[in-house]
Amino acid sequence: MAPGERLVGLQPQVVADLAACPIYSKLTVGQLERLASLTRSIDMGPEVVVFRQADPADAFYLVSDGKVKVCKVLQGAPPATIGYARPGETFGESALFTDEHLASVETLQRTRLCRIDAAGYRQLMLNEPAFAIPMLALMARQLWMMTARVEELLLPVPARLARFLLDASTEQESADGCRLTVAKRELAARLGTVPETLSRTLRRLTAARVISNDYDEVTFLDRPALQRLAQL
Amino acid sequence: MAPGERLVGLQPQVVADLAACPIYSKLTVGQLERLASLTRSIDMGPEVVVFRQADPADAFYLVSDGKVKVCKVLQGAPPATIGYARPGETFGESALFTDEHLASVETLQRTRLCRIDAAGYRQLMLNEPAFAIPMLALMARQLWMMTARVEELLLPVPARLARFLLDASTEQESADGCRLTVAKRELAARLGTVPETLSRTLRRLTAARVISNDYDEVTFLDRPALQRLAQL
DNA sequence: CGGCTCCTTGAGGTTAATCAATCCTGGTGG
DNA sequence: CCACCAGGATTGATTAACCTCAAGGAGCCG
Repeated sequence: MAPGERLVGLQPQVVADLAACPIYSKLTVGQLERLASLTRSIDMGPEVVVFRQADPADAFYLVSDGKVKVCKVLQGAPPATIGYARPGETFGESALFTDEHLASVETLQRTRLCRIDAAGYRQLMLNEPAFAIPMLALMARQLWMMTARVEELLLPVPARLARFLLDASTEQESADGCRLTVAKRELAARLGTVPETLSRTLRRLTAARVISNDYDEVTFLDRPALQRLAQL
Repeated sequence: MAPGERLVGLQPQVVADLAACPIYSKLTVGQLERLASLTRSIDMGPEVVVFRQADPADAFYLVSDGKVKVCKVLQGAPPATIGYARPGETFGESALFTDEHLASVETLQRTRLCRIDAAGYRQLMLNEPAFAIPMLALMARQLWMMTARVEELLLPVPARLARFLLDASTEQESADGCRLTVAKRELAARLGTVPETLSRTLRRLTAARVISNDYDEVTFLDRPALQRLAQL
């Protein structure tokens, strides 16, 4: 077992975690049990590697609690953060179609995962569309998010930051600000830039009275300006 | 019917097009017929808009022949080319899950498409996994390609160009070069840059004796150098 | 021969990365 | 309680990448 990993429970925890996940909320009890028999619940500490790019892929994962980072390593360059997975989302679905993971994943916090056997899941999908459809919906969503990422990377840094802040405020259900829940270093990577540039950009937005920024607390002083910047 | 569009045939053309598509090659005759009943074959000229971002989405498309470009429009910026779809690939699958298209699509050449009704396809997927699984495989592939795109956009322009050239040569099954099948203007957009920069970059690679470039013909003089540049 | 479009080339400006130094801040031990 | 240290975050100066604008070609019709 990987360092920092701990086996939590058997059926009860697993079934509860799966049932709590929106994409599996419509399964029958029988289906849930069949799925649970392929699943192990795993507890991991922060900054633990779940798997690495090119590792053999025989399972995919569902986040029950916590947050993980998906990134790709290139030679001669810092790892590129591709995305995150939060509770209810999956990662490593490439295991369903290839035998190698295509990216690396590590936890950002203490995280509980469901590890779902890929071969078994393929079998389930063949027999019961109820397993294939939610997967499809999930991948459509991910595809859409990646598309947004591509679009975003063609924009200048201030626009990317503005989009991130607006998204974060929506997600945190706060009308006029947001909290930065990741370290600035992480945020910079997520935005495809470096900490120095992030720092300066925050500073410029503050100087322009578009936001105010106190540690990890960002308040929107001029939301329209922020939206204009985001080119939404 | 949209300008430049022409209804081709009824069942025979449609069935032949669907059967020719790898993802549907394993369907039974009955399944193929059920799918065909949801499908219309459409012939389009070059540079015709198939649909626009935010158009109501009640169908997705499969490319039988030709090539289309998928792009997103942002205000105050040129349209961003997100990707292409070639024969055997689909686009507009977001129609299966949302009621608005999330990007715009236009043809690059004369193109024959299969237009597949989204609501009907959803119904098929619910009853027969044989329709859901190939869709899933296709979306996994697309997701993977988008991930590669994100990674790529974090690299400098020469690396992006090098990757494109190497990919193109693989695709064209040519060992030591490739032909540029799209206008330079299009290629620049696809690489996330402008024609001027593309022109200069090609020139620099030529000066460095890494490639030679005669109109749309590119020959690799130093493939290892190209791969080094691509950071593969 | 215009007129057209696309590509190329040049000059200049802007953006953002890099490098190096400094500043916090939170923890540690005297 | 306070000096000290280690880490990340900030700032400044410099450099490099790339975009923009403007001015030529080169091919391609009429």
